[in-house]
Amino acid sequence: MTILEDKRALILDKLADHVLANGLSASSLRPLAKAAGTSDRMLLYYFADKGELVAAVLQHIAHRMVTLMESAAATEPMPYDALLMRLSASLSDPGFAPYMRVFLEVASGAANGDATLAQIGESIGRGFLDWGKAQLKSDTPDIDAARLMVTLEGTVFLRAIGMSDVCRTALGTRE
Amino acid sequence: MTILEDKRALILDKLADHVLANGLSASSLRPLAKAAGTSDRMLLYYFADKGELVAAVLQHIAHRMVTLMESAAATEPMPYDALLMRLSASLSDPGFAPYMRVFLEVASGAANGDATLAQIGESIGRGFLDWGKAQLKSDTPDIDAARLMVTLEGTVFLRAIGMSDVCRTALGTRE
DNA sequence: AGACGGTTGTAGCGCTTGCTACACGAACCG
DNA sequence: CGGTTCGTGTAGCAAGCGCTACAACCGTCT
Repeated sequence: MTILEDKRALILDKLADHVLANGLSASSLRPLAKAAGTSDRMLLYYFADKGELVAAVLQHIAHRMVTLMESAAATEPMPYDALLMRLSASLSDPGFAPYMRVFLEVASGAANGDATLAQIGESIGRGFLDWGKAQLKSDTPDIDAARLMVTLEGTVFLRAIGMSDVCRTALGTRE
Repeated sequence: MTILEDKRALILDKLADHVLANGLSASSLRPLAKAAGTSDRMLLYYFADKGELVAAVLQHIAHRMVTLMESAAATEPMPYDALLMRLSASLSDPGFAPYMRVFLEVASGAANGDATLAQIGESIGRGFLDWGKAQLKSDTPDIDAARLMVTLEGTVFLRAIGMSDVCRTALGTRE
């Protein structure tokens, strides 16, 4: 059984690459299998069904994102405005953008009633929020972290539909 | 030709209902046809192909949303904070929420490279932005409208993944 | 009455989807 | 050495996808 888990972990990395590069909607079993250098038959040998596979891949992606964020953490907390600017720039970084694309897709799926995606999306979101709070130097860290999160996800949304200019206008000032 | 366009307009309403209720991903030709009381064959008689159909339905939905927003417009402009509260409440209104769900799905599709969705998403977004600007009483309407939009879309995103509490914290809403 | 063009149903194409039945070599255990 | 289980390839299933060929209907015009 543990051997099976090892094999899973091995291919999860390649699966995650494929999902990050091509999105969740382009991730049916056969393309995924190809990307992992195996067959759809084997994918369903490692994982009970597609749902479990997708959940595992997203969890893996979330874990990777946390690692990425930790390596991008500032050495010490900074005030809201500075952190907002810093993160807003990071989110459009080519290394980070794929995660936001998938995150957006997860949110969309969750909004359409997929309970698994909703749960995974929330756990990713909470992680993000906590991480932001730890980066913040503030008298009201909870409020500021929440604001940070709302603003950042808003820019992810708007950038997706080609309204980056609006994001720039919005971030130029702060209430 | 015009007769054909009339028929299109007639079924577009039912198609829009279906998309708003079930999402874009659950809108393949046969379910759509059923919802419109016709056949997939006929759908492709009215529209050149599925892309054109989807574009038409989304445009129709956008138009409906504009109407809805206009009927929800305040009698006179109000300051940023008041408008933000008002709109934030509207967006989770059951009459309005489906539009946001579809909007989120459009953004996700756009982020994954669908040019048609990107274009439609942007036109909806710009309409929304302009509408917000007209509702605002502000010395810097462009900036405030942009901030309003970023914040509101951020809450749409977060609410989709079950983080409404964070939205509330960010907006300073009680209860 | 007959021809005709716009409209519609039937049936099916080729493809992708998630998933599975079956067979066969390898490896391990008695 | 024989039997059993594990791992994997081949092949295929039923359902769904967008889309289309074909034939039949219908009202209109001559």
